[in-house]
Amino acid sequence: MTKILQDDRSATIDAQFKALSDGTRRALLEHLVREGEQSVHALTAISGVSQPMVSRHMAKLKRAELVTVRRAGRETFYAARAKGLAPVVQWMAVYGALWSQRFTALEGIEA
Amino acid sequence: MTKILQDDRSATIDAQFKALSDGTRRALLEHLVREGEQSVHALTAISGVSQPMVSRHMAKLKRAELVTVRRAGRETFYAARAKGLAPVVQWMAVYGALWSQRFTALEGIEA
DNA sequence: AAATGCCATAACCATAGGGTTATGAATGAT
DNA sequence: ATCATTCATAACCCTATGGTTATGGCATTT
Repeated sequence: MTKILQDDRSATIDAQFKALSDGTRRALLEHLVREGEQSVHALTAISGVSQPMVSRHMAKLKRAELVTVRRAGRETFYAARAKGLAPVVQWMAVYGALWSQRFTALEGIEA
Repeated sequence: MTKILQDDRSATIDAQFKALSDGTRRALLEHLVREGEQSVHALTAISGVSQPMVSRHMAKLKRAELVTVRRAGRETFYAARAKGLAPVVQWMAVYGALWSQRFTALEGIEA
């Protein structure tokens, strides 16, 4: 075994948090969520970065299982993946719960 | 103005996602959430990295407003900050909502 | 067949980032 | 006063990463 504290689930969580930690990548993902499936060409147009950079960002989002790919002729369409955020949401649920549980008594005190 | 798409809120979101994107940092934060306030010394003991590294990780978590600090003598105590995850949770709520809204019809199809 | 358009990969640069050891400033103990 | 403990910062190394331009492979158009 490699690292005890890094099973498959936390590996995915790690990949997802890392994928979401870049503003450009989040913007691309947000655009997919709002507008639906988009080609690399279209994403490049709204991203503010070069086409190769978009391709690399999308590759990273794909490795994090946050998007799906569909190739059609010379175009490549990316789409937000259903249930993609599940691992991160679950992490938030677990620690958010403990968190609020621990701080329930303080609710309202801190801004 | 600097960047249009990066207001104060998204700056915090950026810092939080970045802060959460490292496994060691998440482990430290998880420990604080589960066990409550801890000194740097105690955190170093369970972190698997050197004390200076712990200090730097905690500094980053603090900048992301995910922890609070309390100095007592020669010890420094860190604690998970109440409502710390709020910005990220809100982001998840917004995009998670659009997400599930978009995919409601597909529920159950994709694994 | 030739030209054009779309995309991924390679090569490269600069900076950020995780890790270390060394050091110094305070505080607490002897 | 001296010694020991706790922590933050500095200096350094190496890798990861965001960005670029250049290139080549396919698909579509002409």
